[in-house]
Amino acid sequence: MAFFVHPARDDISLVGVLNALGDPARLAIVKNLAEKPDGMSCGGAAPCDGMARSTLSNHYRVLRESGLIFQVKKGVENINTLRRDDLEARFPGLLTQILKVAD
Amino acid sequence: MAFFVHPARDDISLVGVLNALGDPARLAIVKNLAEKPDGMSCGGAAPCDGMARSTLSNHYRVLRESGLIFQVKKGVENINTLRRDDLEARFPGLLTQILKVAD
DNA sequence: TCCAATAGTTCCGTATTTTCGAACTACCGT
DNA sequence: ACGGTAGTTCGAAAATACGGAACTATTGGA
Repeated sequence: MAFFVHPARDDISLVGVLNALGDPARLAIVKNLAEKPDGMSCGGAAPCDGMARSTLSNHYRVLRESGLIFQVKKGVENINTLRRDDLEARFPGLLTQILKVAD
Repeated sequence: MAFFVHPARDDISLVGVLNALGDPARLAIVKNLAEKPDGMSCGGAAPCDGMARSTLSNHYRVLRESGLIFQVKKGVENINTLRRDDLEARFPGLLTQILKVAD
């Protein structure tokens, strides 16, 4: 019943990842997702309320295109999941370290 | 004879650092500086030739304002130095990890 | 001292990117 | 089929980045 909204990209670049995380809203989303291995909906992981839905949608697109997350459609929601293993394989220790200092 | 071009900022933010490094030109500059503890001139650490001087100058400003580097004027040049210790104090292990995966 | 060369910065117009409202699509429950 | 919820796409306005031209500052040489 759940299927990928987009294929998960496999050529993750360091600049892409850093650029994606170099925005307060996206870093907040990733921090939220880091605590939920099973993923969260777009609204659920939102960095704040009051942000336009279209803006939020753009942030999720950047996160997806940078390879930080993947999205599966489940019913009416998109479930976003942090690609910890893929990132660990590509850039060992990087995401862990960033999340650690992001407390 | 060498003096600060600007005061080095002391409130380094994580988003600022990630945003600064999330650009190919600036990441290349930082990688160059990482190998020269005594600093390099703007032109010397340039990521490529052919980039406009004004663009390069803007990149150094972003790096300085994010807290990644400081600049001292020495003769006709600006010497740029990576603020490894300050960054290590603020975000332990972060810069090291990024440089490691940036090989 | 005056001049030319070198290294960067600032200014400013253009180009790209980001933001958000409005309209649209998709899915569920009734 | 209808209404409600979740997100995306479109288009215009606001914000930001790029780069050429002009400017400042310093050095070395005539």
